Amino acid sequence: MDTDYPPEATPARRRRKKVKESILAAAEKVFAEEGESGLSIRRLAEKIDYSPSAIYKYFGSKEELLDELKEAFFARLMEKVARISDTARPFRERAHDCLTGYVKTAVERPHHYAAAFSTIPSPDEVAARAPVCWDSFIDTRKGQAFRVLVDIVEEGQANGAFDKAMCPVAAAKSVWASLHGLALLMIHMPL
Amino acid sequence: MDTDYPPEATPARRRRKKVKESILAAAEKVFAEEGESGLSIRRLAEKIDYSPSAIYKYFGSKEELLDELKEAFFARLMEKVARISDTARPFRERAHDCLTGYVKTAVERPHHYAAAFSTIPSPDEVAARAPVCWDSFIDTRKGQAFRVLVDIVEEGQANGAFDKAMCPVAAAKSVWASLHGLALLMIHMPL
DNA sequence: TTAGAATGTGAACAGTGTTCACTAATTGAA
DNA sequence: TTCAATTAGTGAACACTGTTCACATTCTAA
Repeated sequence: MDTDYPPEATPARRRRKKVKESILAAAEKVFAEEGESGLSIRRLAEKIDYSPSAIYKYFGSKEELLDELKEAFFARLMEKVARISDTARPFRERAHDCLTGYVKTAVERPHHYAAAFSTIPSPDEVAARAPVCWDSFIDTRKGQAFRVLVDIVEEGQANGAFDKAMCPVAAAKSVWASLHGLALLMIHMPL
Repeated sequence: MDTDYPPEATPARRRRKKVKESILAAAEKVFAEEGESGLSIRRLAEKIDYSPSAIYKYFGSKEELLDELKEAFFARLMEKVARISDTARPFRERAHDCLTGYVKTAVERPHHYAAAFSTIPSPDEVAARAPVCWDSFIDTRKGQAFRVLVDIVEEGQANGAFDKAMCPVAAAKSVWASLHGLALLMIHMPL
């Protein structure tokens, strides 16, 4: 009812897009400052001078809004890493900057970063995912983000920088685990 | 008003303790199944056949209750690791089991584990912690849990299993970062 | 110009955490 | 045992929350 419009850009569509973005921008700001607990529909509505019910013409629910917020952060995070990775510099330098950039972004927006990984898959989902496994995962936003890492590992193997014997996916998992752990370490501990 | 009683064990005290534990047990159950969002004071009250306001004779607020829940999980997690570490077996075996045990517990109770690291320190806290630094951190529950890891590293160094040149605290941080990353990796990704 | 759809609104519903005056029970001391 | 003081427990209320729905308005396409 509100997501599957034809992608043409009539004035009305542009207006609609603008309002939707203003909602997300307001949410983004509150979220960065106070986290999920400080974000209420009514407060959002007040900030953008609309009535609370108006927001439901743009988002099906608060959860949907939050999902879009997390998605956007995830996309930015990965776009940033991918951009660094596309630079024309020595591989080791680029790889180093990617990892550094990832952690830096995480630390700068701890609420977003933590929230992006806070939605725990329900037991049902876990049970259902065993057969589906990797192929369907790679189509997720999370999966595509992970793909960036696998690409870096594969390039490193082609370059001779990494051992060619190891599985790129497994290696990427190790890298990401360390990276993610490090990011949260920096958020939670002194120094 | 409700935490600093003398530790004697009169009948009333025992009864009080029992009720408090029943509240925590109910919370524990709901939390494990549905996470923080499914846990409401009223639902808890219904589950243990008390009025909602009764719960406030035992906990100052919902947040305080949740904190105790997370603390308890943290304590169990670390007690488990410490117990494994106290076994009279070869160092490498014990170290391996500690890490495995940690990750296993995290995966078994994903909601608890994620929640234990979901309270992001506010910018004020981050700013205030620079001077206080390590000495005060080690007094926290988190800090003491971390201490277990440092102990293992130090033992490994004494044993000659680890390089003596590296700083035990820094090494423990690396280990924990990987461990934590791995745990969340297993929660969020297939395989 | 006009029918139809898209936007925006205020009131209302059910749910939340929390407080407070109140009663009932339990305790410790005279 | 009796009696005052503390503690445990309650129900009603307050100020919030997300969400819905009938309604008015505005815009768009034919």
